[in-house]
Amino acid sequence: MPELPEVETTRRGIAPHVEGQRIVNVIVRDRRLRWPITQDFERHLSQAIIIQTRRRAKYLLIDLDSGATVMIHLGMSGSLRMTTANELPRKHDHVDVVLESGMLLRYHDPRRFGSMHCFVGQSHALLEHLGPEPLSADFTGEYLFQQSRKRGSAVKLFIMDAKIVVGVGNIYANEALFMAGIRPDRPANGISKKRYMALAESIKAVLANAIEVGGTTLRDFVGGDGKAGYFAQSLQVYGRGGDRCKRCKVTRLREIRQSSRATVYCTRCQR
DNA sequence: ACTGGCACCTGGGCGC
DNA sequence: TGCGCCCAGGTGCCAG
Repeated sequence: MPELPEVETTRRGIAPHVEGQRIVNVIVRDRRLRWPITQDFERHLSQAIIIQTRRRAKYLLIDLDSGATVMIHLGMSGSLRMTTANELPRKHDHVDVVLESGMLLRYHDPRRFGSMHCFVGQSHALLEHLGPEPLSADFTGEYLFQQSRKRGSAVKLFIMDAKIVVGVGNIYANEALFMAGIRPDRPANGISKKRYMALAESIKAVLANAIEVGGTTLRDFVGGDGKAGYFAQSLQVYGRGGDRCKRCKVTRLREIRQSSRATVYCTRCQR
């Protein structure tokens, strides 16, 4: 389940291998991603030179010298890694982007919730109306507080709303709320500015830490399995329902469901 | 404008 | 051992 840190780690992993490279071939084995890969995808990529990689929310963006941009989402189960044609494609290896160096970027996605697009120009409809990047200076407790005033929904759902802030998935939403000591089911508009300041800082800290950890555990994108690295990170609450809280060491973590997603929190430490 | 709920998909874990 | 059920979850989209 790639969250923002995994996408950023992936970007950093592939960047040195793809930037400056010419794309000499594109092999699409299965077009049935979340949105079918269109025929112009190969046409746009072929023979173009990769200028740079970027990330917006959980979208990985690859700018080409032709003015086009490749947009990749890893969905729930997607991964990207560098390899060579010597390694035969395995099940669910849907796309190869072959580079002049002989290396290739291989897209793997069993559930096919991910997507690959190519657009020409500045932006794409899917990138519009997105909230600020959580690690940017635009994202502050003040901002969260202002946005929350008319929101009666639970604070966890509020921070997972991409129109409010991008890149906060279920795992890190749970972790950030624990770190900030806020109950996930509290209405967003009933939380003070002071506590939103703590929450914004927690979101930044949790994501930044995961990127750092990912950077150390996922250094090898060549020949590695390309798997996400948050398992290496010690999660405080996610996946620990029924276990004792690591902070108070007394209360057993409570697990509930919010919009059919698992929410785990400590009834003593989170209010 | 805001909210809740659904669909998409496969692998893995579980109970029987 | 094997079968079948259920679940995980990002996010675009729809209905209320």
